[in-house]
Amino acid sequence: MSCFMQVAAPPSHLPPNSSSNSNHHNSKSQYRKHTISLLQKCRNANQIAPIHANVVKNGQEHDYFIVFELLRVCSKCDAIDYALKIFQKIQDPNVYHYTALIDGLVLSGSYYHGIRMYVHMIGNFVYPDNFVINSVLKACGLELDLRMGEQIHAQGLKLGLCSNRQVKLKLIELYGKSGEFEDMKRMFDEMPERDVVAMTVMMSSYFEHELAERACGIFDLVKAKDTVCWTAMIDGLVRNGEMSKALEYFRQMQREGVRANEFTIVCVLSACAQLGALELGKWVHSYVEKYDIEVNHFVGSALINMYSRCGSIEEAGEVFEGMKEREASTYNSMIVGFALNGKSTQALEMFQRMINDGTKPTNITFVGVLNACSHGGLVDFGFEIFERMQIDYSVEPQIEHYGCIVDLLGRAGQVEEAYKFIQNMKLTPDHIIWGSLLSACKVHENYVLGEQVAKILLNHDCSDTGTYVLISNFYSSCGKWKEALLVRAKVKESGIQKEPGCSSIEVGNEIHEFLLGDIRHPQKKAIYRKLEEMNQKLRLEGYYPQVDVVSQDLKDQEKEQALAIHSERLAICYGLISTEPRSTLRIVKNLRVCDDCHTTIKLMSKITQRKIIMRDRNRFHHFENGSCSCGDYW
DNA sequence: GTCTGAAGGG
Repeated sequence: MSCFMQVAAPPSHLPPNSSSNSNHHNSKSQYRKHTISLLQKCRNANQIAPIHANVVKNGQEHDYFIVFELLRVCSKCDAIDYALKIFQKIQDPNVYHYTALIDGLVLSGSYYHGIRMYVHMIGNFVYPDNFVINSVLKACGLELDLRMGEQIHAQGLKLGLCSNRQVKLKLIELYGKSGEFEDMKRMFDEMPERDVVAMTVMMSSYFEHELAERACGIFDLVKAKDTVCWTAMIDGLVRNGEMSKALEYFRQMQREGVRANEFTIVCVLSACAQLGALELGKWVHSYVEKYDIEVNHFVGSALINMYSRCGSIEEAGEVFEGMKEREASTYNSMIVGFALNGKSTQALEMFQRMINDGTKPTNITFVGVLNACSHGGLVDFGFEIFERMQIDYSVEPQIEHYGCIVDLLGRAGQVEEAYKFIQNMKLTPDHIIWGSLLSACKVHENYVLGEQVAKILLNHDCSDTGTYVLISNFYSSCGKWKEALLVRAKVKESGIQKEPGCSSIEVGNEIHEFLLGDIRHPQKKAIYRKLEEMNQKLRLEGYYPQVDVVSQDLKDQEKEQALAIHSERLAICYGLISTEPRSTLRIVKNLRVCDDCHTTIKLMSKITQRKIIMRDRNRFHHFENGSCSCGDYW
């Protein structure tokens, strides 16, 4: 990298001042002015080519100012290929051209190429300025290329290009993203004033490194918190799994009179979606309408996602239909939403609509479509999609797609075929794939293959507690209590914490959370009374607990008790006593629902004449009048 | 003739 330290003196890259004729000069400068103003108005890539053609026709394709504007507008419209073509024709690109190109590369996510372009520029003895340093540091930060960033920092210092505020901000971002917090703070302290922007960058860096407390510390120090600062805070909390806290901050933001924008809304909706907070989500939706927040594809997808993850797929559909512009992500949200809610036919119809509308499907599209096939028992069609995905749409199957196929076969009872499929996969199967097969073995009672898979999983260095629970439950279901206990012991020994089962229900804009046998709720007495009443009614319906799902070594009566206080039942009982009769109950559970609870909730929906919509870790269960939308396979 | 921090989905 020695070339970095030896930058040639600034060459003159000024456009040739060839014309001595002032009339000619004037018309040329007017043409330039006119063209640049046209280019600046471009909103999308197809508007560029005609202007470019006109420039060529007028023999001005070597005008440095026009070419610079062309590059900028290409970058802005994410037409990076076009920008590269133009760039290649520039005889002696100057620092402006390099900057515009690097910006475009960064915008299109090609950070590495942005950095290479800078190196190329230095190699061609083009003298850097603080603009290009700014752009390339952005690329280094996003690429997490700390070493290159440090070198450019050193070079910038030598050339006196780092005192600029924008450059300082990029250095803060670079060091922050790389986790070099000492350097980050040093850069911040060098800034003349403590501005919001720099502090926002630092907050985000701390959140990215899961240092929520430090981020909060910075946030508290910001005097005039603006929309972006609040949004970064809310976003950081959501990413750190603190949904309720994120929503609390959103309320606080409102109280302090700071208006939310599209970014904020997307973050808040994500929190609502993860919590299953439908009422709050609806309130956010009305906020969007009230304050005329543009339903761009981010906001649209976030709304669709929120409604579908709250089990309200109809409202998701209404948002979709109301959108003016739809991108692949819009269709994806809808397809995934239908699949999640067990609406296979609608998911496939939406896929067809996406194709008819000329939207190119993505890898996520196929995850949704394949899930829908799996749920609908459409084995042959699923395989057809899996083939077409590669041939017609050149989407290479990822591990998730393979997982869908294993699920598809397993659910249809073709367990041996699923095993063969895994053996012939192009990718190395992960614990999710094997787990999916083990689930199928359990449901279809193929204990011989199941044991083989369980052994593979136990040797498969995976620290996922869900997998261990699955293995243990598999052993219990085929009566191998000793093995089941051994697996549990192994988990204990390894010190992996099992995520405690937690169910929540939204009542009156508030989320109520319940753990197993939880007694923290203020209305616990009424809740347990309701639970007892339900248990009696369940017995009258001829219900007997399936004690085998509780694989701890307990006596039967104890097992029965352990089952009866599973968190989802507490949440449902609370819903029963705190909402209108016959209204729908919406429960969100962080883990998968157990067999016994599933059976029980089916009966409860019948006894209480309530629709109970429950989202578990993977999918929705719409319980109604004694049956469930999942068809008893999950 | 250029440079503002935050962004969805499995």
